[in-house]
Amino acid sequence: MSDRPQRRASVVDVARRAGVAVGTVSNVLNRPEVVAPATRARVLAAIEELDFVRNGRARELRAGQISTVGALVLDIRNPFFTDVARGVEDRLAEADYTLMLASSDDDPERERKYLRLFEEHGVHGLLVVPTGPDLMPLLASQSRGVRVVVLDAPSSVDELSSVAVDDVAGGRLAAQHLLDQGHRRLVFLNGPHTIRQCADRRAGVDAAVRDAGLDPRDVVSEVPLSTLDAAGGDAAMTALLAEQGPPPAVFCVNDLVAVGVQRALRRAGGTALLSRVAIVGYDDIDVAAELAVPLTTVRQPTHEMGWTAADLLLRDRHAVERVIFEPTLVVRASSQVAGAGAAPG
Amino acid sequence: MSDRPQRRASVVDVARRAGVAVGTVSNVLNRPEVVAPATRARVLAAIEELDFVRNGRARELRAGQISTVGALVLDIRNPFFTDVARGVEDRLAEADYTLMLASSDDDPERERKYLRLFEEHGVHGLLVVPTGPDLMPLLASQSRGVRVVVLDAPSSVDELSSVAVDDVAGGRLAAQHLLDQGHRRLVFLNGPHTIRQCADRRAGVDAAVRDAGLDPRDVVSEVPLSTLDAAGGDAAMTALLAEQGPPPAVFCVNDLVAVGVQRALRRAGGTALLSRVAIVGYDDIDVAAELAVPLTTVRQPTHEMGWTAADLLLRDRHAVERVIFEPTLVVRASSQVAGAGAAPG
DNA sequence: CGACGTCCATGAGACGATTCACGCCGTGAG
DNA sequence: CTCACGGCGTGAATCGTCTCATGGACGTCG
Repeated sequence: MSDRPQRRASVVDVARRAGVAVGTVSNVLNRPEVVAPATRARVLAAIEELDFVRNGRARELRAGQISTVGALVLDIRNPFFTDVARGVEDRLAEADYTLMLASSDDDPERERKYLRLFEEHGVHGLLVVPTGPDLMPLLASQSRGVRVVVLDAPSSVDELSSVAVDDVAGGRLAAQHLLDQGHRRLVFLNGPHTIRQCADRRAGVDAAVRDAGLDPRDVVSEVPLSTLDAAGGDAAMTALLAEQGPPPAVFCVNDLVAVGVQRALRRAGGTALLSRVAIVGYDDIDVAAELAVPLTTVRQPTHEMGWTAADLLLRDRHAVERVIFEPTLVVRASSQVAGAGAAPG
Repeated sequence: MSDRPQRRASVVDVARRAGVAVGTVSNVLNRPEVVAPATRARVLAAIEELDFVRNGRARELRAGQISTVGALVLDIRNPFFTDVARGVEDRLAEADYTLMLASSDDDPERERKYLRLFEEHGVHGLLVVPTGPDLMPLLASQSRGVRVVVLDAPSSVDELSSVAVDDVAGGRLAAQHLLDQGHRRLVFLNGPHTIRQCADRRAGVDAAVRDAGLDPRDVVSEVPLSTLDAAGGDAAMTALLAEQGPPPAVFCVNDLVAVGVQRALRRAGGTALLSRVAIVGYDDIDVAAELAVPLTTVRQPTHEMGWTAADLLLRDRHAVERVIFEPTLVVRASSQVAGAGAAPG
């Protein structure tokens, strides 16, 4: 049965069946009001009978534009990105656009591949969380007429719009909070500085340390992560424990990493150890408050970021805009440790 | 600058620039070996100079097929679905296909809209987690030549392939476990039975109860959820607490709901209350083990499901196949409650 | 020297929907 | 009665790419 799917019906088939010209079929589809009711009914009946579905590619080829937006995020499994994607989708739905989502996995190679693919598909616009600092490919896409908005990183190029959170401020918030708790040594589990967010958060950390009259070189010890997820956090903390024992305070570049850190700590020393290490995460993912030790973290307005980025993309005049949101600190139990050094009043 | 993006260069432009015919440009792009090196170089130079990017729509229009697969899930923010999506993406990447991901939000209206959109875009295939039992639209799509695989629900129609987990077995595992702990009353926080997974898990619960020689009507009390996420679980449990106090044992239709339940319990009665209610979730999302009370849950092979579904889609002969994976129970602290009734040895 | 083969470039036609200049028909005004 | 016009339908041209039948140029062999 239906094993050999016959060719899909086209407007020509419909026109023949309804006994009209192809142009008329097209009119029924796109401007029904210019077609006489009787004719229209006949065409609609033919469409029904032939199970006709418009060929979007041909339509778009002719129209030259396409109502799809491509979004490229670093990791589709990170709730931060899906929350942002949800904001994007909500804005796009209002304008009857669709979202094509893909994940670059932090891999510049995959990033390039997807960008080319999206552009060949003729997307209306691109929302990209770049894997690295090189935005030239994005600029090139934009010069070819694709709208581009850099997501989650303030664009370093004047010609590109971007929506981001002030990551320097975020890093500063986190570090300041740990310093306020009396800590004088911080471990920062961070990703590669080629990722702007990572570099910026580090800069914020250093700024907070300097604000406190201290030298970052004495206070901050940055540990690179293999991957920016729970597995990466787990591995990094496990290595750290083996080499130098539990650190008093840890700042994780995102909540997933913090989850991994908690996992490693618990495995190594149970709840006792877990409650002796001050932890601050980043993103405030949905379950942050529900963890064994509820996570202190830096919240970003994810949904709003996605919404705004999509909104920029859909604007008629595509003036370059750079939107920066402010992060906020959400204090929970994970950063409140009994035995912290000289805790100030 | 580049404010008025001039028309993108086409093969015609490239051909003119390189002083060759359009067919030759096409050959350079698709079968470079049949073009003489000198000519090839000339064409490539022209491509470079004109910043030419192939128009994928025209290419696909001509080819009649498209190397994109559409996936429609219920909730893009549920880690279960993104894990599955990741499996899909991994399989598709091997074949150089792209994934278009969208989320129906449990809304049949949105589902219809996206299905039509996908089909108009000419996707090669569709991976769908249906919002309801009506699979006719999917059958219709398939009869028009789009490959369809039903995801996370065994297809109720003979002509559709599907990849699913045995949800009856999953429900049975969860209920059996709670019965084994000595519980004789279970609250099941479930979604609407129009969602097959929900109906099946309920059937499994009932089966387990009957296996234990009990009557489901005495044992199981099903509470409908407004939404299948943390907010829904929180709301349902909060209402439950107000109406009849804390239930001894709760089975949640997914882990997100369980997270919400824990949230509600903690808010109402702190850790004390939380540790008095036995909770079993479903999915084994990444953070399940990290929660305040680590969650006992039913694990599904998410990545493998996605991978397999995509694999079915890509097969040449599209015979109808129905793959069923078996769920497994992961026991953690949340289901081990001190004061459970007559706990058997 | 002619026949033949190889290598390579050519360009018309097809894919399917949309657009638009055109023409037909009937009606109402002059 | 004629002309103009509005309402409707027509169908050729178009978008950008790929395919494939065609044939030119050149070299080799008999």
